[in-house]
Amino acid sequence: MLTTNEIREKYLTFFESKGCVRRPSDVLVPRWDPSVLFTPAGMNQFKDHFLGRCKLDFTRATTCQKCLRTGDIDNVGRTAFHHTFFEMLGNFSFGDYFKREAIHWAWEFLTSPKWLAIDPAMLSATVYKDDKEAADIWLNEIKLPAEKLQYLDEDENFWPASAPSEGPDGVCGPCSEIYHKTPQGEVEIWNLVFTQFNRVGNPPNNLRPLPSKNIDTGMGLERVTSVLQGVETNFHIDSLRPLVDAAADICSQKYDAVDLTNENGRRLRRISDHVRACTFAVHENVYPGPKEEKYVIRRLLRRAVLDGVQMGMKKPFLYQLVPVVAELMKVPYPELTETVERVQSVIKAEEEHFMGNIDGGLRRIDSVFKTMESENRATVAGSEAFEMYQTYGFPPELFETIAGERRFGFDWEGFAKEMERHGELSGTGEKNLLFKRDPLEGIKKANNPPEFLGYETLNVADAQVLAILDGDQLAESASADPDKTLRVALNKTPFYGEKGGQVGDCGVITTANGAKFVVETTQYDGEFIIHVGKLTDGAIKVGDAVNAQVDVAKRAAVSRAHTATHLLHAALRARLGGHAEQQGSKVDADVLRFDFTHHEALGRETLAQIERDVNAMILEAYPVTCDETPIEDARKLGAMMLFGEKYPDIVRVVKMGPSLEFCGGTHLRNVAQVGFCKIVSEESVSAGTRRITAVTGLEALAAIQRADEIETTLAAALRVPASEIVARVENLVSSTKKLRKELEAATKKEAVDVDALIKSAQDVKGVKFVVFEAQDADANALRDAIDQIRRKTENAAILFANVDTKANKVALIAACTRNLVERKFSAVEWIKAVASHVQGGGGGRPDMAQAGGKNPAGVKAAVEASKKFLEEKLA
RNA sequence: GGGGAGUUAGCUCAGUUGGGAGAGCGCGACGUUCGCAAUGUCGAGGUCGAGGGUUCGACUCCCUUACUCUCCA
Repeated sequence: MLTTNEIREKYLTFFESKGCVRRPSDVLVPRWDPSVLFTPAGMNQFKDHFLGRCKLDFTRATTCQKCLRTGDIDNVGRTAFHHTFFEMLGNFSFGDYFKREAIHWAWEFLTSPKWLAIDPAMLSATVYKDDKEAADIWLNEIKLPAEKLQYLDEDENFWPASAPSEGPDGVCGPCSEIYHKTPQGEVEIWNLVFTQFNRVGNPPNNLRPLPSKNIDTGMGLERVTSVLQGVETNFHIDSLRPLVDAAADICSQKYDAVDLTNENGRRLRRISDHVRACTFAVHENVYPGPKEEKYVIRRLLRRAVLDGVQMGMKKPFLYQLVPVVAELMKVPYPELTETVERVQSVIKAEEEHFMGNIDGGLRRIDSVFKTMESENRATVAGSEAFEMYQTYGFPPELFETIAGERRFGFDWEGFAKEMERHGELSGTGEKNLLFKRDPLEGIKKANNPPEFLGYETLNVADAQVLAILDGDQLAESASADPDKTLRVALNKTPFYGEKGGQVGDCGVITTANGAKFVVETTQYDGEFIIHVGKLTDGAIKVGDAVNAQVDVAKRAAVSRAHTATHLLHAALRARLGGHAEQQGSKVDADVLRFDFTHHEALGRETLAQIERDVNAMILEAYPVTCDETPIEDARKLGAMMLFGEKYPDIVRVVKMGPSLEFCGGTHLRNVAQVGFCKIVSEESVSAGTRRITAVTGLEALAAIQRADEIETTLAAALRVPASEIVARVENLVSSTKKLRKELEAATKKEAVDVDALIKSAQDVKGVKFVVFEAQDADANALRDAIDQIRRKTENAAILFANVDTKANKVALIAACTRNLVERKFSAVEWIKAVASHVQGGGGGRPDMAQAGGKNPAGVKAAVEASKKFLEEKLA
């Protein structure tokens, strides 16, 4: 029996023998490609090859590509062949071999005894109904019996599906699929795509032949393996079954490999799939988070955890499967084993986080059940479940289970409705960015990408204007307008476009006849360098000869920050360990921000140490060298590579002292030119990622001077030498605190003579009426006094008035003893009746109420009115 | 990019037409106990995220903002 590893290797070897270059799998998360979050298919890394957008070093290739797709996520575990994470075998032709070879070779690989040796009787194929060429090859050259060839419509056998009639415009073509017979039915194992057309508009006659035709084929490795190994689902092949069994073991389940509809079996398969996807993603430094690809990983992870929870798991468990994944995948991806520990800790943290959400949700759910009981309702409303889900992330599946335990129903239909509404409400933001037309498309096809000369020089005297963009429109020419932002492309330029975290250059572009374009920043559009800015003088037109001059001072400041970033990176890795890998960075003029992988705060001592390390390296005055090197050599030298970046075959290696990195940025000639590097802050950006902000050059000096200034001012204000500031402040804080307390106690004591007040009480219908008028007293002290009176006497109604002489306001407090409340006397009514005399309103509780007013002169009237109120009310 | 929610004691959280800032755990002291666990009493600890506004009065209502969580793309 062939193993997964053997099949993968055979495939690649076979196509190598056909002249295809074996390329490594691209990363799972291609950060270089903004149009996708994850690599969806083998052809993704060859996009530029297919579109003729890059130089072709080879015209035939073969790969085994790790892929992630979430479109069929609901089917994972339920069906035999669906995955989110899987490997795709592929062979590709860029204007080289076409249909004939593609079909012949596919057939040869499948049926030849030397390769897969599949019995031809087990195979069948499909072609697009109008693809006579492919059908002819199958029938007359391969000699496939006619009854084994099916002709399918464009919705099945065209790529993209239904492209001829529905679009989109662009390259497309028919495809041909190969099926294998299994006990469960025919299974598609290989899809051959023949991209031979360019679609322009709607039918008819909208498919124009491409001058250069391509081949893009894909064969799911897990699927073909399961067919060859004769197992009933992909999850039972040699490279996956041990993972399913390990999952069963950890979840204390017995895996049922026979009944594929068993719910826990489905859960175990789902867990296996998702943990594979998450392991690879986290390995590439994509952590679970709230946005984009990070969110997809979070969802996969939580779904798997939920499956575990529903099988009774109470603690994180998924992370324990990471070593199993690494072990099973170590032949094609040996690098996985190096990061097992980090991947585990990230996954475990997310598991704990999610379990925390569930715990929080369980508490809230109880109140939902209480509401239902009080309303005599037996079904959880869709809106209730949805609220729990979208606000607190509580999974509806779990809600249903718990409701079931209490014999409550669950309204899935209502839930789906709410979900749909939410989707409409929130999904109407910007969309279809991917299909946006590129105004530069024509320019890009007609010209080579601009030459970047900025490493060697900051001035290019003989550049030429390639294109002018006003908004989304191409312009032939432009005249001065200080308010309008234009974008200009040149055939060559010294301007560095924003890339790898480093901000774009500023500067000016001028012409001989006096035009002046002020460049505010520079960006990349594909491989094109775009100067963004404003035309302040004169006019420019396409074709003009121009002089491009970079802002020297800013470039130097940015380079200082960038070189310092490399030193910081090296220092972090030396101090904290190899895991402290760059996650992202921003390099601006003398300011740098560096995000890196680390699980805890750095602490003042460590931070100071790292700061010392960086500056020690600056003092060493290491020269900085930048070399163009073949990527393989660079890797051997141990240069740091970052995930998700697409490195060309020739890379730029920047070396300074102990630091060696791939980097396209601009640097100093010697690290000593950084001058001085000062760390300004250290913080967390998200779980597992820390951010250090630092400044260099004169900015670093300014930071120190600012701190110095504060210290000097402080010392002067406190009248102590700088060295004693801390002790002095601590002393001050504790003594003011003490004084404040003493003062509070003293004012309370003095504010009111409670006993005297009780004695002076008037008698109104048998109730003691206590009145007190105060000035600028503390409200808390007055309330305390009232409490004392109520404790010391019974049958009393109390009214305090407090005049705030500064603000010219009055505060009234009315209170009564409990027996009066029992007699239905209300302090609220009382105070409301009285407050009008001081031009205010009030309220409170029956035994105590407050009111405020703006008229201190009315206090006397208020007191009289309150006595009157008592007389009437107590009558 | 958009929707929902949150931010109150060291931690987990309560706080209902706007009217004296609370509970549990933890912490400290003193008891019961030979000691521990346990338990009792007392106590410390809060700019109620920040900034505006409405009001006599805002943790509570309105606006702005920061951060966190969460869902959808």
